[in-house]
Amino acid sequence: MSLRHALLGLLVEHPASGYDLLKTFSTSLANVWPATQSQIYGELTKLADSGLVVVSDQGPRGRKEYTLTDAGLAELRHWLAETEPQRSTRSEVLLRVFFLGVLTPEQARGYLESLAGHATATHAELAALHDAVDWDDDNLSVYGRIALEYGLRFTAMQQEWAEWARTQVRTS
Amino acid sequence: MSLRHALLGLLVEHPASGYDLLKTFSTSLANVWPATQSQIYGELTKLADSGLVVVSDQGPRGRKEYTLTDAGLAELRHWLAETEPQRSTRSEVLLRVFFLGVLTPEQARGYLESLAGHATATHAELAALHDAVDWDDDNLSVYGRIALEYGLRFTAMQQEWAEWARTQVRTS
DNA sequence: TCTAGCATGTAAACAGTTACATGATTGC
DNA sequence: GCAATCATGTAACTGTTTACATGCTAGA
Repeated sequence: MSLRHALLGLLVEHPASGYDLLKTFSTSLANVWPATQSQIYGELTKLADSGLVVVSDQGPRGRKEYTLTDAGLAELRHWLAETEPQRSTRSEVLLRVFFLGVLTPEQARGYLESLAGHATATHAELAALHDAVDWDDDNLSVYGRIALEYGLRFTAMQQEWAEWARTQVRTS
Repeated sequence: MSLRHALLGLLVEHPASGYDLLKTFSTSLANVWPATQSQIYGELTKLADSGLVVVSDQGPRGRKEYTLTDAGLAELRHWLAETEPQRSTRSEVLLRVFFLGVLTPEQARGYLESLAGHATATHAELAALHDAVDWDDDNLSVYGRIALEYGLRFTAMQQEWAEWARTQVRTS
């Protein structure tokens, strides 16, 4: 139940509405844990039902602002410190690689080139983001920078791998 | 619908039963696309209903052997060549990094050290696998080796990143 | 006034996990 | 005979996606 904990984690910083959290997901958190509008609103309702967050304010247009409770913070700490992360991930990109043999070598190389291109583009975006943000030494900055560095290293690795892989496919 | 295509992809090589495919998933494919027994049996039934595979043989103990049809191969090729892979993946490991600030620096470093350890161990397993297999130059070998190389590079990157990240967390 | 963006909610479908349930066959 | 493993299936639940549905408010 990671979405639940992602929401609790975001509410540590400051209270926020479903809409606010949706924005955060679609920008910063989308890379590690995509979530849809339906999912976020639904999960917030459940979180409030179980007392991990409370509706602390109501604004115009039916806006509900959620605040983390002590129980919510305790649950977040419990999740982080006392449960094991699920380490395995699904990669459709890599799954396809296994089956490239059913395509022509040209098509297979095309696929790998396209992967390299996407990796390069994403790397550039992350590098721009890295330059744009002014990194303080607060928690958010420290761990945000660590996560971003992961992205930079990951996309660099992907690009190099895809370029190498292309050379491994026999030429027609 | 990647599971569907993963099954079609495996059936390209040779006919297999649900049980055979389950073994393949739990060994080789589990790293890129984990699947449970329930899911595989259910999906094979649907695949047979839609004519992408056929039950080509029945063995002892109710064993059903599935064979890829022309329609199935066409569908696999279509998926590979004419649809875009979903590039984003969920990473609970990385999601947690964003929230390490709610733990003590000691706990945060502990988490990162544990990630480095797991990455090292997985890297070693993959390296052993790489040495154990004798790589031919057929399609399976070429693309299997490419996928394995991805795993090696990925786990190496993760380990280096986690070790670097640990140094970024202020000491108590 | 009208458009863009704020703001929430629900329903249906699909994908994935866990647990239960059953039984046959092979080899010791 | 018995244990291990082969072999399949179903039910309930959880998580995720897509689509529909509604309405308010601030600013040009």
